[in-house]
Amino acid sequence: MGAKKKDILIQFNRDIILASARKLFQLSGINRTSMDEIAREADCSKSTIYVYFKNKDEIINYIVYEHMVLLRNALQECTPDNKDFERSYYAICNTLVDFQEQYPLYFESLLSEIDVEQEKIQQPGLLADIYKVGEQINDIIGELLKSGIEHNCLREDLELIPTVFYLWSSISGIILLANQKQKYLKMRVGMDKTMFLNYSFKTLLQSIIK
Amino acid sequence: MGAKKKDILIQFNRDIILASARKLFQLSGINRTSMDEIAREADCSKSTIYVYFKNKDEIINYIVYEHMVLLRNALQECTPDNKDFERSYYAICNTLVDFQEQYPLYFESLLSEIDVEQEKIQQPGLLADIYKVGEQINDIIGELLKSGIEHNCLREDLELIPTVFYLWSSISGIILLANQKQKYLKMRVGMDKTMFLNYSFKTLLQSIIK
Amino acid sequence: MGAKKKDILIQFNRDIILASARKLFQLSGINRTSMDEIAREADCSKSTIYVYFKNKDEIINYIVYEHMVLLRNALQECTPDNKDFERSYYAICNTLVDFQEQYPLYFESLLSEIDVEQEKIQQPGLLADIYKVGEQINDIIGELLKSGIEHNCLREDLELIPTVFYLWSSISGIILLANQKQKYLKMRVGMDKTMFLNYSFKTLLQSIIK
Amino acid sequence: MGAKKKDILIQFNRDIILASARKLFQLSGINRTSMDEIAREADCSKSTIYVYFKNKDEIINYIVYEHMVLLRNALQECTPDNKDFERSYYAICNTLVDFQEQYPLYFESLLSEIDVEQEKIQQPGLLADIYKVGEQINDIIGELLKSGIEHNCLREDLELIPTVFYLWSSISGIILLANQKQKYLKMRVGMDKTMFLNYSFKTLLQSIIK
DNA sequence: CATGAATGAGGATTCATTCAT
DNA sequence: AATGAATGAATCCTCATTCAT
Repeated sequence: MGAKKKDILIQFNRDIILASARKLFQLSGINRTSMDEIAREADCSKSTIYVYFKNKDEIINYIVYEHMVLLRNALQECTPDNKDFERSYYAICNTLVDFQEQYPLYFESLLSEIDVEQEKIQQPGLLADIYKVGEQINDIIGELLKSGIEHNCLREDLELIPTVFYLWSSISGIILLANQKQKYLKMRVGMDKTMFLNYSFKTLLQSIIK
Repeated sequence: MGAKKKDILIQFNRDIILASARKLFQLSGINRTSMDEIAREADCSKSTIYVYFKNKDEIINYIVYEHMVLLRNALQECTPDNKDFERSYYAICNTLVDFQEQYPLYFESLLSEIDVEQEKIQQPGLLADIYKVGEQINDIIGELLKSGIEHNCLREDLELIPTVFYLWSSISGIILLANQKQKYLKMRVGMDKTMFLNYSFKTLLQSIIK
Repeated sequence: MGAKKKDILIQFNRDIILASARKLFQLSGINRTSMDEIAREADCSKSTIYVYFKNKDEIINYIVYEHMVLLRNALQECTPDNKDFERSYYAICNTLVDFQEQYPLYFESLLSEIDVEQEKIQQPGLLADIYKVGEQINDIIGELLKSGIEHNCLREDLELIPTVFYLWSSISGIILLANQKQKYLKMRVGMDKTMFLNYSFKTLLQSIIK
Repeated sequence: MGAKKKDILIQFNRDIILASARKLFQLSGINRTSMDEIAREADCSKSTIYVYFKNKDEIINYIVYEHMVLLRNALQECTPDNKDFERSYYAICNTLVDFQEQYPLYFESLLSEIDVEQEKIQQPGLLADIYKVGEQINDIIGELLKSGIEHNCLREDLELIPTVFYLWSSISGIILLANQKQKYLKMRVGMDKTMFLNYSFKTLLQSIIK
């Protein structure tokens, strides 16, 4: 392994480290993953990590960034032409559900993505990039809504940006809970996760369409 | 009699420790509060804490429980007779907003309250108690919906329990985001937190009323 | 050792830790002594040290304090009655020489004792104590000079406090160099350390006496 | 010719590295300057530094050497003809004061310049060079004293070399303390640094002149 | 000559928990 | 019941130095 790595992957070490971190974060959570563990998994010395990354935060931010890009790309494909509003709406919902299932960790980080200080966002860097992708995600939903309004399928008293956040927060909340109460729902009303999600997304849709 | 006195004393000490923990958790967060600090604040030895509580988790759970009771009681007062559906709905929303503002820590714990394993819930204990209060909170919303249906002000295709969770998760998601994006919303659309919340709660309501 | 320690010395652990630190500091210098080494020497866990001391600085400060007290006490005995100025002067010089030989580390710390921030000095604590002992040492020399002036053996244009610092700094400088250039002096002018010191102290005295 | 060109290039690179180290040492202290930082500042790889210097110590020694040369040159100008003893004495004092203010780092290294082992001094190398410059500095003071004796302005019982060290150590001690106790002196006796220095140098002079 | 890559050996501090008394 | 004492296991991070190419 060590030899193989040296010969073939010399320049991909950054990727190896990232892959290790990604794997361990997914496995045991970000905080419970130590730099020692990442080093062990990446089959390199702890100090080597510090050659490639300034500190743990840089690794975390990078991986968060990656996942946001993933999500953004997936969301972009949901609204190919913004023609069929409902179809696009459900596509977005399902994309978020899939994302939550694949990357529960980063789904949560999406929700707790706190209001970063302006200064940090304005300096170029990972944080600024993360912020930008966040904006792009908002824009995707915003564009969809705009076209929905133009096509006259949405209630007329809607305000664009607030509605973006309204939808985003409701959908996220619904997905989060669907996951947590999975067993409970099954037991109590014989509904599986997907059924609950569909029911909720449909109901939520009622609040904005004519 | 001697025994009774003893029990009172025990409860007294427990309360002091809990009060200390509560105060410090609120002040600096649960993780950043050490057992040392709790002991210092409670003016007792660290080991004494372990006489009254099995470990830190038990303290945390207890305080989470307390806050859930607080929230349940506040929610109970929102639906005195379940007559005016809308009034009760907004009362519940505002109660949750207030709760989030007063106890942001426990509001989040409400959301991340994971699907505890069945076994733990069924054995009597803190976890079972927490679960029960959770149920009671669900019931409050459930009762409100039920009466809303009876009074014929809700859409007829609604299913009771899924709707409880649908509302709960959407409202929570909205409150969470309102808090995080406060500055952003102000900057971008000149909307303050309260305005956004009102807008969202009103929109959400549209999804269930006739 | 472990058993013996537990049985007999339970409450003297602080002292054991201090003794270990003292020994290692003397041996390899303060910075080059790690908490690990102190723990090993004290035959206790590293964490145990943190039970008794807030951090490494507290240990350092404490030991510095101890040595300053030692020096102050030794200096106090140099000027029993302040009657014989010259005798007292030489006694002080020699005391400093002895101190430097016994505790070279703390002799240097005496010289580099930087202008601590006022705030830290005014709050009670180790730093304030260290400062106070420093003042007492100054006072000892000050009293000696005052009596020297009263007994009319000193030049009349001397100013008290500046002269205290003038003497202190010159004597310290002389002792420091005497130590460093020991071999050189011997080789170059066949003078041993003591001879050089006596010569210098005598010469220095000429600058203040009539 | 090719060789000569090579030599020039080598020296050029050395100089760049030294300049970077010099700058950073001055800025943040020797210990707090890492090889990484020097490399970054010199715009070369860390390993390149090791091509030109054996290790960090060699860089440090070289820069110390440079500063000693600087000081030696400055001191040489203080005693152009050794005619006016007092004028030269004060010039030397002031040069040292200036040096301390400009290069506090190397002023301290002057004082702690420990008795290097004979062996190291005798092998040609940086350490030997440093030693030699130290000698030259001594000689400057020595020459001044010699001429002072010849001009009959110094006490007759003075011994040359011991007096060189006596003066050097006293003056250094005075400057060091003047710097550390600056605030204290101002507060306690309303004396600023310069006043204290002048007072002390004047007093010290009394110990050697007739 | 120049360097990219890698690292071993620290280093200070934190904290929940145990246990004998 | 109460506690003083002790600690093991982490945790993030630093840095001078080596070596194959």
